Amino acid sequence: MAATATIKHVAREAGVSVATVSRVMNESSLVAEHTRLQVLQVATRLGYVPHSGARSLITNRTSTIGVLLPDLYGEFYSEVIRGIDQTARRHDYHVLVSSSHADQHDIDTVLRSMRGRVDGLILMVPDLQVASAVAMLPERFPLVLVNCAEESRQHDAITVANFEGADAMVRHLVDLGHTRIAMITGGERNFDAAERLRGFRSALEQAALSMEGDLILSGDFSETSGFRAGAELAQRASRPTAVFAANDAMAIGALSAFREAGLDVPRDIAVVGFDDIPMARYVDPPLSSVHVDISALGECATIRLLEAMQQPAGHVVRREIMPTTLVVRRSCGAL
Amino acid sequence: MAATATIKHVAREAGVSVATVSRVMNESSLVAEHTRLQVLQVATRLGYVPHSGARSLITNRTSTIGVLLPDLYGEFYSEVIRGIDQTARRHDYHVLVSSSHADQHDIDTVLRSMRGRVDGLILMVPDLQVASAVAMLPERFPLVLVNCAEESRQHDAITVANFEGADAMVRHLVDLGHTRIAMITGGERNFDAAERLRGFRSALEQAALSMEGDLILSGDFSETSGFRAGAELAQRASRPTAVFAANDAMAIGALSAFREAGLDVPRDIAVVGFDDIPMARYVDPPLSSVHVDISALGECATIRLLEAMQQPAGHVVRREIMPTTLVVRRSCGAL
DNA sequence: CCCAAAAATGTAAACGTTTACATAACGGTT
DNA sequence: AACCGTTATGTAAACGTTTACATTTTTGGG
Repeated sequence: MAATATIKHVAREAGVSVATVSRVMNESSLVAEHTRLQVLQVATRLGYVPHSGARSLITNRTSTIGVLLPDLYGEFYSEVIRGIDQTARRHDYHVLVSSSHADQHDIDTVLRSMRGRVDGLILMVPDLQVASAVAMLPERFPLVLVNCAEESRQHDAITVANFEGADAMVRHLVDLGHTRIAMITGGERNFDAAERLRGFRSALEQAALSMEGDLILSGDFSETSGFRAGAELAQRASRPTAVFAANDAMAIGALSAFREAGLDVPRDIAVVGFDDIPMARYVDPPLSSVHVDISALGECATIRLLEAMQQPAGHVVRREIMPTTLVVRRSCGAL
Repeated sequence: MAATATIKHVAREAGVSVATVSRVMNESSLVAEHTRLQVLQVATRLGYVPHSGARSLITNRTSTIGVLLPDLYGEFYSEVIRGIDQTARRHDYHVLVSSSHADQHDIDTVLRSMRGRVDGLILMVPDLQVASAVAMLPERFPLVLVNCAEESRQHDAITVANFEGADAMVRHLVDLGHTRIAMITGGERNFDAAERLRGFRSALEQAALSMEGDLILSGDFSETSGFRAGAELAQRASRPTAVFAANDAMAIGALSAFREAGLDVPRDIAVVGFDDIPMARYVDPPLSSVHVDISALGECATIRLLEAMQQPAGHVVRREIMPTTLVVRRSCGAL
């Protein structure tokens, strides 16, 4: 906004020097109480707000954290942002977002343009190699990766317990007596997708169940891809008795396909998903899923980042995993 | 990020003055082609990025727009942000967001803290009086209100065609032969809610249908409030034959209530909603609704704002209305 | 009442840009 | 060859802060 009153105006009006005003605004302790009040009063009267640009020029800090979101949006990411924003504000930080990145080059551009505008970054780049994007950042730049495939362990990272959640969900299906369980996978190059597939495989292996190749159908996290996979399964001669979709959107797509094919869920076939999006409880039948506390994910990432920004030097890189919980509803036939 | 190379380094290295470097970075035309290339090469070699704080200090602009979101999140707002962000980036602007505001005081605080960090604002404050929030802004500050109750017409505003959409939806029910139509309203103090109710009333009046008071049930846009209203209707001796919910979430809640009560939708009772959230097509039966192009809403708001920022002086205040379209699915019994 | 230490305040440099103004280089006319 | 109008470049002030350092005021112990 068109800043109007400057620190000089306040200083003159209050009969003190600019240094004193600055000290008052920064809550320095070396200022007498009565002058403090006097300055504060003048400042509010004049509607004075420190110029953030000038401040950042000399302090080299911006009180802002940047957030990079992937191209695909939806309820998941809006919840994450919510968690980030609330936590950031609680610590007097602002949030600069940037969403929808088509490719690697896009990400590079955005990172460059954020340079100097943010004190730290939260990166959510599930599909792509995050390495090259990170390479262009200054050494030791405060950074937290959320749900990224990052092998090097050079950076702070937070991920969802994809493997454990998927494993638990599939075990539950096994416990219900299913032996032919299909999976609809997420995107090829997607980190979450790969982990959930790994969990699926592990649970089957544990149960000594065969893993026929044609029980793994590829999707891309969209409802339509779930629908396609469901339709394909419905028309098979020997159908599986249960389907684990790598996310809820695909599970819901599959539900529609089964309904159209005249199949009853869960009697003819059980369906389960992952994420526990709000929609899950309202579809028919209500969808069993793996619950993730999404806004806590954002909160956690922000706290990690703030920590890293406090001590840019001796910061210990850590990898954190958000636990998941099984939510059993009607679609899996347990109720 | 810890900015490292400054304009001076580039100037020295390239054997020119800082002014020349500045001109190159700002694409001024008064610089010879060969020096331009020379400077550009040095700049990229040194990884030079202009310090945005210093820039904003002297130009008094930040290349950033601020976005204020309401407390309640969900798919609607994440779509809006997406539209805003894409459009902003296309014009080389950044987006500073702030979500979840409990009360008036909260909003004031955030607006104050954004002061000087943004060149313009997009406000989405559906529940509250926006007037007092706006009052604290500098005169003529670039501003666009989205879905706000704003009577004064002092500011640019964009709203959804709530009235027309609701009217069309209810007319459609009338055309299908319904004479006893109930409505589940949104929050008391909510602008959208009020407009949709007005559309409902208008359509009934037009059709010369009576408007019995007990056919208007109050909700608050949440699924649970829709469920409650649905349950209440289901147990009545003389049920209405159709229900118009002020948004899809409540419509979906009502669907669940009717299913529990053993009613068949649409045979026993027709149900329709508003917003056409993605979930709408996946519930059973698929929900008829009023479609809004949400991301276009964000895009439109951003374009208006950028315009206003171009010419802070002679900008003509305007009110725009995003049209809606009727989406007929199975829940209203037309198919 | 004096003096040193502590507390409060002031002075001025520095941060990295942009830009008005001054200057220099360069053809092209006379 | 002197002059002019472009065109290209340089110089330096200004933007609004913070902060090291200098200076003044206050305090309290002798």
